Amino acid sequence: MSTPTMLSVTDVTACCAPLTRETIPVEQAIDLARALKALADPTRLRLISMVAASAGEEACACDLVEPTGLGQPTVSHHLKILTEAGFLTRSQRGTWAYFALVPGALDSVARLLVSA
Amino acid sequence: MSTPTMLSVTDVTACCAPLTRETIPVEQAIDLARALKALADPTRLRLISMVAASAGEEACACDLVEPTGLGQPTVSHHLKILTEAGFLTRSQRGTWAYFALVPGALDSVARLLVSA
DNA sequence: CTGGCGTATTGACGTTCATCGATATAGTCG
DNA sequence: CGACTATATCGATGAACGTCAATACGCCAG
Repeated sequence: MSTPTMLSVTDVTACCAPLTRETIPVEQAIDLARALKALADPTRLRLISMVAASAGEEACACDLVEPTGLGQPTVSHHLKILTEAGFLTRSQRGTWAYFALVPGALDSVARLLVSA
Repeated sequence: MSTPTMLSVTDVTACCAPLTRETIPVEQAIDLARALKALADPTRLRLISMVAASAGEEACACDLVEPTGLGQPTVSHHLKILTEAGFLTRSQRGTWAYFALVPGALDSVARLLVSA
């Protein structure tokens, strides 16, 4: 990938006004669109959901492949996208990789969509 | 388009549990992803924002082209996507087309992302 | 050190998407 | 009716995306 940058949700949510208050500037629109694009895939939504539903909001990658019905490289790819977008964290424990929800990341995006 | 179906946000938000409570079923993931995909574009986010910031939460298409810096067909295309996704309504008044926010549409999506 | 397993990366392929230019449709005014 | 304007549709093009098979990497057991 050309930009291994941590774009992360926190950039979007750091300062900014909700979508429906005033016309948002182009740059903020790009950031928010990037976060939403990371979420806008059925497999990735299910991965987030599965991680969230796991004990301690943490799940081993090995347990996430089979339920999706997709190949292991594909799941690894989706997990990478979600991690780089700031929705998941990755922690390696021995051979296994554990993914956990970033607290408040989803809420931050949701807050930008809501009017109040 | 092959599917002129009204998929609309209401389908997603009708019944369903938030993303982080339990593993969401595949079908619901597809619907939510479709709604998010409609939002996951900088131009479309700005269009929504511009409509929301307008008087009466309604804006003429003629006023939405220039601020985006894009061509008129492109803007028309984005407005169609947002309308078919259930975020905007279109009302023709004479030669002009006015677009308005669907009340609660954005909130419905936001509510699915949030944990509480 | 060697073999095996879990995970990530690479390269390729087909699909979807955003954008444009050209054109078609529809409504208004003279 | 005929010219003009606003909007939508069509066709094409280049980029981005999701998926897979093959492969590389990293860790552990023996």
